[in-house]
Amino acid sequence: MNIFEELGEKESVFKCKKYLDHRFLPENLPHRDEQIKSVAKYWIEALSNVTPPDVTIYGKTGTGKTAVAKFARKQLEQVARDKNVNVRVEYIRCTDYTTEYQVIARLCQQMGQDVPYRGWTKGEVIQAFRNLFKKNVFGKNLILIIVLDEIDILLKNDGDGLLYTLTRTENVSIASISNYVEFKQFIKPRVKSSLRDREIVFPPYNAHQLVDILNERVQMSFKDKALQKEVIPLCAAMAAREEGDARYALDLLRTSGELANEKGTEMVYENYVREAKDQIEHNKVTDIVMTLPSQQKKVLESLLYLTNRKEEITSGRLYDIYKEITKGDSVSYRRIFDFINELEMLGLISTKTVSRGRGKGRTNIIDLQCDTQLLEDAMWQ
DNA sequence: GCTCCACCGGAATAAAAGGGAA
DNA sequence: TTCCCTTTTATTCCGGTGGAGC
Repeated sequence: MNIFEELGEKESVFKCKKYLDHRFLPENLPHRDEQIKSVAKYWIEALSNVTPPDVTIYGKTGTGKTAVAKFARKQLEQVARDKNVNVRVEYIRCTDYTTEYQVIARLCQQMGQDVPYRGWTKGEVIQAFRNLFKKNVFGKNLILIIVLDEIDILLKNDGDGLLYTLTRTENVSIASISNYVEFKQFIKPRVKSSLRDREIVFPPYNAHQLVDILNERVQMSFKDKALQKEVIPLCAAMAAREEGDARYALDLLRTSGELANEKGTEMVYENYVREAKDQIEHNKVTDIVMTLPSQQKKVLESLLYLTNRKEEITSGRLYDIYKEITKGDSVSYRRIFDFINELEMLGLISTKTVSRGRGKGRTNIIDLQCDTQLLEDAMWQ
């Protein structure tokens, strides 16, 4: 028998798993009416052929920022079509396109203008982008709203050149989405002043709200009576502790369901959720470690060595160990400084700079933020 | 040969708080 | 006790190099 058919015949608690994917955009977004209205309030101007103000959306991961932006986009495009108004909303995730050049090139591509990844100067690409408005390719008076998701990544990596360019392009409105409120520190005053900026803050979901969200998804994705009644509240409570992260709540639910399938039970039990939590954590660490460049792995290895010896980890000591481990094939402290920052961004470590006064200077105290056993497993896999 | 850009490191500057002079 | 100095390292600034796409 065909292996796929065989597996396909296995009993499943799921009706359709795709609704548990955080990228799935549902018909309505519970507890985000206010935020949707806020976005719509600004974007509605596009329907009268006025460039809407720029919008900045803040909020922690899993608070529905991307979903709301996409939702508003869908609705706006619908109305624009009906009213025959020339509005386009383009979505760019800045983790995929990390420089000004790449974003603008991508925008051109999404709008049907072919642009090479390299070879052209930045100026040429920007010109090509601006020409899209002139050449009447999209008819007259095109209003373009550009959603820049996770813009903090791009700003940190490439500076504010992109915003400078876009704010100086007519008929373009920017909607930036950021996890961090402080991301504006990367924007220079001359650019800040031309951002006609409106801010919308997304609060974390509380446990009750998460229950509502999960309930809605469960109806679509799980078979009837496939969940023990404690499962949803537990997922919600656990995710609420993780700063109200709806994405995490959905992950917990899906992974719990998968565990039920693996074990061949017809129902998802409460303790599967706890098991799912461990598995998610495990996968996260493994994924991160596997994709880490080799030099960064060496840093992590040094970190692990020092943690196991229960030594206090200062940046200087870490660099010493790192040099020992790499035996000559090492990079400068300057680089390690960047690596430490990146590992912190990934949530694997935490740092705290302390000053020890005269004659002892400053240092960074570094702490491993994940289970050492878990990390070791991931490292030697 | 041109451009972008990831990776790299040297040099300048900033920061914190204990030491010590007043 | 107050306040400035000193020390050491964190952090920033900036420019160089080489691979890759065109």
